[in-house]
Amino acid sequence: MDERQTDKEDDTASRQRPTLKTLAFMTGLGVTTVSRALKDAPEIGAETRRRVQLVARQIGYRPNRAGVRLRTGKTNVISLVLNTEQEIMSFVSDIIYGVSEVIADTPYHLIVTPYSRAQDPLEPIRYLAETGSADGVIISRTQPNDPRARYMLERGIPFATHGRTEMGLVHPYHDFDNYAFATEAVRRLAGMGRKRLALLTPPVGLTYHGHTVNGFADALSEVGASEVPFNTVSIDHSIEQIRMRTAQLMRRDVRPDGFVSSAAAATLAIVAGIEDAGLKLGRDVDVVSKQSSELLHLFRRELLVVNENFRLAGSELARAVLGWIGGKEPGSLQSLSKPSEVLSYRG
Amino acid sequence: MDERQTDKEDDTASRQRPTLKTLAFMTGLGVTTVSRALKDAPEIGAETRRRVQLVARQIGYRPNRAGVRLRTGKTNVISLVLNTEQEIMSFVSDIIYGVSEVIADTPYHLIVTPYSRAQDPLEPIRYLAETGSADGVIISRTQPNDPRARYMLERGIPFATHGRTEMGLVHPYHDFDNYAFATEAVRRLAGMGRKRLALLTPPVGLTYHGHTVNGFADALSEVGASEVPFNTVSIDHSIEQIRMRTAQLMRRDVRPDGFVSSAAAATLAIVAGIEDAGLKLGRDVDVVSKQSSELLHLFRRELLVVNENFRLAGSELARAVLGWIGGKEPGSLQSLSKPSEVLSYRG
DNA sequence: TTGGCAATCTGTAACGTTTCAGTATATCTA
DNA sequence: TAGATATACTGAAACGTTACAGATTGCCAA
Repeated sequence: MDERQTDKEDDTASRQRPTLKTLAFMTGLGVTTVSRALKDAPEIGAETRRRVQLVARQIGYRPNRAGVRLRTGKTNVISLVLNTEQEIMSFVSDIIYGVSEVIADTPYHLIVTPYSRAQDPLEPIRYLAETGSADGVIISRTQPNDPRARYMLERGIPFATHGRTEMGLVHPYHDFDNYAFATEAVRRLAGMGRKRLALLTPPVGLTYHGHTVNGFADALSEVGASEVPFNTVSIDHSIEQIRMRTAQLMRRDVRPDGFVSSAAAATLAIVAGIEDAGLKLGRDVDVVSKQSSELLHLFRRELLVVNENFRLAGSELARAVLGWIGGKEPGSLQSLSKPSEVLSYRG
Repeated sequence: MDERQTDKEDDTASRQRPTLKTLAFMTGLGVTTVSRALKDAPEIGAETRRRVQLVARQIGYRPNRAGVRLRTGKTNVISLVLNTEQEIMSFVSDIIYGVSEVIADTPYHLIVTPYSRAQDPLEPIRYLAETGSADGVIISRTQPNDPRARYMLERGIPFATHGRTEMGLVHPYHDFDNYAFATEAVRRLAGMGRKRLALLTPPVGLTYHGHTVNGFADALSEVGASEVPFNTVSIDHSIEQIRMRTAQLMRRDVRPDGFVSSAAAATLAIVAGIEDAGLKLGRDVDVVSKQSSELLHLFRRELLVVNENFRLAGSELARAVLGWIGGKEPGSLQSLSKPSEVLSYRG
């Protein structure tokens, strides 16, 4: 039966994926020792440690995730929670790529947890919490009073939000400074002599809606321009809706001579609406737009753009969750990304 | 110590996540029985079965993924393998959403496995295989002779490819009929009197490059038009590259009067190049382009477009892998999506 | 010499699940 | 009535890992 034992070990070593047992057999040590040696535990002799690690590297040992997870509860998973029904979703791939970059040389996997508009946004978070399927969570479409953030804070689940909250609770986030974007945009338009400005806002209810609106308002009074209300639509509305509302607006007596738009796709619709009304971009009206991929200048040279880097956002968010998981202070894991200059491509 | 046992069970039942043991305790049955009852095993009495399932539902029992995975090797994970350095990546989110839709009411999770252009594309696949971290894999950027498909076929890993291979090996795939797209595009341009056509191809080396080129060539001879070679760039090149090459091309004596473009972002560059050369879209030249989000008509009304639905692709791919995992014949899990009409928005 | 202590190493149990090889009971068959 | 058989259930073991509680050895102080 010693024979059988050896056979079994041999078998294990030969074709199957190596486990701690394989390593133990090869080194002649116990599994416990091997386990500790691999994680540089101090009570293992220096030479043994090196020997085990060498063999492990040689045979390409990789810890079995299920084993670790079952024993320790650590999943080595970061979950990115996404709404699958957003009109504007081009930025999603950028975020994913940004996150990927950061977790590439960690043991973490990225899982995408979707939810539809119809569902309670809390539902996927509850699922993650109850099944313990992630060590950390990234959420977007953050609200000033965000039940998801509150929920995870209560249960001690590390997370990072794309966008800030306003609950007086501290947690990691990454945000783009939309207040600054709006003020810069207004200043630029004012600098070009534009006086009556309209704002196409982010979705009402999200925190950055407020930031954008405030920046817009503050800058308006700063430069002495006036607002033409345009709050029947937001960037969450369909292209057709925005286009139609813009055209309606531009046919009014008191029409804006400047637009600030919070999303690139929406800007296409605004421009289309402007032209539907028989007006000309750059002559009758100017538009400053945020964009994530640098394509808007190809659309109309007259467009003024500010770049928002979502890949960066993804990286920062990943770094933030990993930092929290790794024990850093949540308060130290907050970052705000300043907008670029307002860029012009004309002439 | 019976006391302690009971206490422990009580404790387990009260706050912690319920396990089979919890259910066993609550129903007064053994764990084995509970396990089998939950999967409708025939050797469990009908009433017991119902009773167990009722209790399980009541207390919200969910099998522990790590436990299942450790014991059975089943991960309940689908991995989407993505190149993170693609110029054109807008479609990624659509694919993800498509996949999500399908796996939403299955126990599967979607993990995104990235790789960079620099790496061997086989590397992430090897990782998945060696660590056994997924039950099924979805790959894109498929090549006629695809080492990744071959590799997975050899190891019996279920997968689906976005795009076909040409290795004489059968496996699930979903593809857009780019041959049909190219022929329809050429026919349309010919119908408008265009005679000298240029093709902006998909990346050389990918299977659908061949399909597109063939469709283009076949239709050219069918309608008696000629090709203006434009093979110094592909849709994988940067916007600036494509724009520059297009402008160069349009300044030649023999310049195309029609373009077929395989990607929306590239089309923006083509149009920019055309206009750089002082020519006018719709008058001097017409362009037929594929697009995934319906925005191109806002860019230039004169553009002719064909829609490719990447969300559908994602769904089909997910269905295909799940089908294979579920034991269906790989050959029965292949689908080809026909292009829409060539759509026009002028007038 | 003896007891103590530090330095290394080890076996066992447990995480939650499924599979294997049963056991107990009731129900037939001869 | 004895034995076979079907029905309904069960305990133990295993997947790979880590934590806990030792075990062994050598060395030093008393």
